[in-house]
Amino acid sequence: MAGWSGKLADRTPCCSPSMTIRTRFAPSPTGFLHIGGARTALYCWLEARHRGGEFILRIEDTDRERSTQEAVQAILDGMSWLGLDHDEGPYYQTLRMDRYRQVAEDLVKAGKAYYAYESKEEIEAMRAEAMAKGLKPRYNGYYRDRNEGFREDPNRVIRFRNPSSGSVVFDDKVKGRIEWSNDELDDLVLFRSDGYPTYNFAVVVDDIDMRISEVIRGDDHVNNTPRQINVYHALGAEAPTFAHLPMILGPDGQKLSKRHGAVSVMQYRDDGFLPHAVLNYLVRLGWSHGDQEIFSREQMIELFDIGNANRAPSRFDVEKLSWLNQQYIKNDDPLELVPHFVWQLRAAGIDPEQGPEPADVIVALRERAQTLKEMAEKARVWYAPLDTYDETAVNKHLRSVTAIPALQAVHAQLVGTRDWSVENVHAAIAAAAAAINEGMGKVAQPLRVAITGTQVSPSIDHTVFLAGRDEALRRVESAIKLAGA
RNA sequence: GCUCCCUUCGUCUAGUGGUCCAGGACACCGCCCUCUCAAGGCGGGAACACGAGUUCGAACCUCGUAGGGAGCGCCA
Repeated sequence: MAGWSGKLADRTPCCSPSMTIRTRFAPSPTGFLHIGGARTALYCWLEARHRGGEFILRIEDTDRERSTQEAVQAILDGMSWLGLDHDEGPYYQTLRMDRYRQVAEDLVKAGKAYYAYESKEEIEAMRAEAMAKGLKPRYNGYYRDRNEGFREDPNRVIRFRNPSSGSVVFDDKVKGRIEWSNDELDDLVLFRSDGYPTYNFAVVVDDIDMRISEVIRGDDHVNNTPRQINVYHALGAEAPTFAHLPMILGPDGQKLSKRHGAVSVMQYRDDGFLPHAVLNYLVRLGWSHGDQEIFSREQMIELFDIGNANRAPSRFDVEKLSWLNQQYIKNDDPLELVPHFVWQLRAAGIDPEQGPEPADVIVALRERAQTLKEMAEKARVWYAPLDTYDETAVNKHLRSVTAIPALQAVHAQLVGTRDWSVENVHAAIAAAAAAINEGMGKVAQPLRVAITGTQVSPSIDHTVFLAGRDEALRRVESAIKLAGA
């Protein structure tokens, strides 16, 4: 066994089979669901689903200053867009105030916590003094052994009586074994003077009450973990297992922020990304399964193992997300993409009723767009009248000597094409090329300009097909006039 | 200042002492295919932070150094 890392050692099954795995995602509603939070939620969800457990959603809204109802809704929306369904909750901490008070007071009665009466200014002075001496800024324990009992006082808080010796050890599922000496820890406030519990206290009470067996969260919490474990023990509870995920950084290696553009998951929907592409990207950011890049939801659930998660922070790369998104656009059943695509068309101010079947457009464009937003933009040409022509395109392809005969030949063939299908349109164009003794290129480019006004579009048969027979004929006629002008 | 965490191609990562002069993917470059643009195929450049040590042998183990991050709140 010697030489085993903690990371490896804790892969051994720890729990009796009867124990259900319960994970939770516990955001504080101070903003939208961002990319980092979404990955944490995904990993919690995956761990629960993979191990046949339950996934609980809890809203940590004890910060009355910063919590908002809109943020709660934004988080719920983000979760549901990603399809991360929860089995219980959402629970709200603000609805559990009596419970926290009760537990804190019980702790005082049991001698495991105590009342303290320093003002915030005094605490600050204390910290400054310690800093000046080159020590850690911390509470000096003035009331720790004074047994002052309850009294009305605006400064009254309840502090935890942290063990003064020994150390706390835990096997983090991603970081490995972490050991913390108790004398690094001071007596944290459990209950504030304003009657609200502190975060470190509320999480522990909640996680015990909600029977959370596995805490998965950002690694900005590793420092809190030892003191939380002490609170678990004081409460006579066994600590759950912990898994601390490294943060997701911006492309520049800096903390993700508004500066980096899209940080809300809903922004990715607006930008034309598919929820499962985002999920796929996120699951691979900090975790992998050999060389596999594409994971369906089912595969993620089947293969995910929190113990394989990386320890180091990673950077967010839109390029790779875009590539993944296109993989899904390309390979998904077009019919499944239709609702997402139609949503994008409407967002772009395009009426899906005024043009071809969305599924047909998807088939034509799916290899040419990395996002559905891009696809909607490219599709506009079939849903709105053609009124502008790219000048370069006209000069290059409509003013050539073969342009007019080519377009006339195509027109003749198209007139004769009653059964409008991609295949028949293709045959018509090929026949037109043959009729004037030219290659496809000499016909396709002028025709492309005629239909789209530009020199870039999907393959020419799809391009013409999507315009519809009547509109295609009209556009060819206009182009012939334009070419002769 | 103190404590804890982290470090393989530009990026995401594989790698658990020999199978690694380090593999895959994104991005980039080149060629092929071709009605444009894509998509696809083939190929290319590109990394073990540094230094010691352990060992017959180290990307992998140990120790240091450097760099980055987090925390040290009556915020979460």
